[in-house]
Amino acid sequence: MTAGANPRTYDELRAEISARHSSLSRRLQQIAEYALENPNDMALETVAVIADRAEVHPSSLIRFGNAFGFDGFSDMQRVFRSRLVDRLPSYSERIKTLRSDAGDGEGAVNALDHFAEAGIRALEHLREEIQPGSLEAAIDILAGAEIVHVVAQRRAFPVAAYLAYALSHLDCRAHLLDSIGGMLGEQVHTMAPGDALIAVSYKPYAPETLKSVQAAKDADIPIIGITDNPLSPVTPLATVSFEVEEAQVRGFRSLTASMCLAMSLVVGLGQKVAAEGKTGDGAG
Amino acid sequence: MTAGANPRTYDELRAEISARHSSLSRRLQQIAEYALENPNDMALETVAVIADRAEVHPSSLIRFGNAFGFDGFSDMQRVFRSRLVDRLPSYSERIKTLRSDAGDGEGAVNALDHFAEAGIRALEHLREEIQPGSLEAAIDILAGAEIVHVVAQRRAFPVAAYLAYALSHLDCRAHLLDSIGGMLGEQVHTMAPGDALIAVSYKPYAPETLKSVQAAKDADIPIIGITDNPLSPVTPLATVSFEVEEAQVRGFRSLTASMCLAMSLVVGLGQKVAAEGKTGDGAG
DNA sequence: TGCGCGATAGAATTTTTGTTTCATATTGAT
DNA sequence: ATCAATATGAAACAAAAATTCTATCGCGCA
Repeated sequence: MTAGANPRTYDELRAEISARHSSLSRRLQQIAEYALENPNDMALETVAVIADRAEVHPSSLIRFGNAFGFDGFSDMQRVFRSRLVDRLPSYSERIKTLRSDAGDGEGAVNALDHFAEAGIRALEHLREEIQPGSLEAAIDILAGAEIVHVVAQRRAFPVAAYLAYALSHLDCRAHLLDSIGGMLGEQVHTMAPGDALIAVSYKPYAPETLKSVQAAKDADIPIIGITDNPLSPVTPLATVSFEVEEAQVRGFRSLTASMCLAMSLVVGLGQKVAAEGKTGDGAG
Repeated sequence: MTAGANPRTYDELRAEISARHSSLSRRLQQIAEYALENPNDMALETVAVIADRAEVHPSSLIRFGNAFGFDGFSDMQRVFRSRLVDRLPSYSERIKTLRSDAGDGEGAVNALDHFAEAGIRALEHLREEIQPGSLEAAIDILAGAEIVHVVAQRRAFPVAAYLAYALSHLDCRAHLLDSIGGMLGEQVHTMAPGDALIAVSYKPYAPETLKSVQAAKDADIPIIGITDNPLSPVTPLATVSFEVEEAQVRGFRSLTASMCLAMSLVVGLGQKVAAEGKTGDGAG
């Protein structure tokens, strides 16, 4: 009634609540205080619940919304909800935006710009999504392993190559299952109890990689999976699994995030080994 | 009904959805995929809206919840909502930790944060520093080559592996000089007039790589160099050379920028080939 | 002290939402 | 090919929700 359409951001709303706080009626002030202190409640709970917690009458909440130009409480609640969602920006949507404004002006430079941009976003996303616990768990596995086998095919192979190279520069005995001479099956058989396997696989998941993972699973060897999707066939088999969402430009998927994760594993392991060496714990 | 009380965390639920995905019915699989890709929707939208977006029937959503031991959809939705609320503080805290200093608190997470941060900076730098002309020139070389040989050793090898893989997915015949069986010398001899060479080399520059570059130079084969320094021995020998400044964390150099450049070369070449195919110019 | 205005709370209303039920379609096995 | 078991979809149902309406209360002003 009072005001027209009022689609605002959380920060704007917050500012206006603060500014007008003193000129509000007592009940509305009470609500204002509660809202600023409990934005999560405002976003997720129902009018009844919030009214109860803020010790006001439900209708007051509707009036509160109206006072700030909203159509009702639900209308205002959308703003509080946007706060929760905007903090975790939808990665896929940003990538989509990126792809849409791909004016094919200068072919190569454009591609570089896009890959750089996409890579940056992929890294930001990676940092937000990876669970610290998984990293620790994976590093524990690596630290406790006799030999670390690394398997990947095709597009994922560079990641495995890097891992094998970098791991071998630590205390860690690394073995790259490179399928050379078509002997992947034989290489797989070198896995023994006490070892660990890192498997990197993206869609379309290479059957050879999956077979290696299955073999490790059968032999009770811990598996660290790096893949592109929670629904990847690697995930259910892996002891610890990372789902890395890679950026894509013109149908070419990048490896930026995966490489970054791989490096983090290596450096994390290095730190752990160094720390344990200092404290005299020479496990592994 | 089936299962008892099921108060779970988002990560647990996510893991179980992944694990049981393959054994679900088709509609439920469809929902599983949507749920993992759009956890925000699952947290905030109503059954009707989600059903519409996921293109399933509302009842299926309730069935989906039941299948995972929840009392109904709302019961499951609480778990998705917890993700929005729980995740917020941890993220800001990690950023704070990162900015404040490199305290070795959480070894692995810290490493990831730093690599992501460093990778982002490296990509920004790459985008600014690379000269468009060099990219065009390099792509021209690739487009005109009969066979593209790719050579790299040790740390640089993953880049070469990626290049060989990606190039072979275009019209381009790629040959990875992988030094297998110690036959790098023999592999080098397969280079013939009309071919091109991409050499990737970082400090300390592998002698084998340099020898390959020199051989190409002697045979008047155009060379694209990817290296880490204008003073690298690769630069003076190369027809076109890119100096990529890689980020470094705890002594480990990343490959982020190099990989990004490699991808850009490939995609740029792909665009050029596609464009020329359209205009009927078959310069080969 | 009486009058009028605005704010509040409670009840009623109406809309929305999740859930259940039942019929139909589909799948797999005999 | 037929039947049983299961999965799916449409609609009805019930619960819960937000919102509106109205009576009451408190406060300022004449």
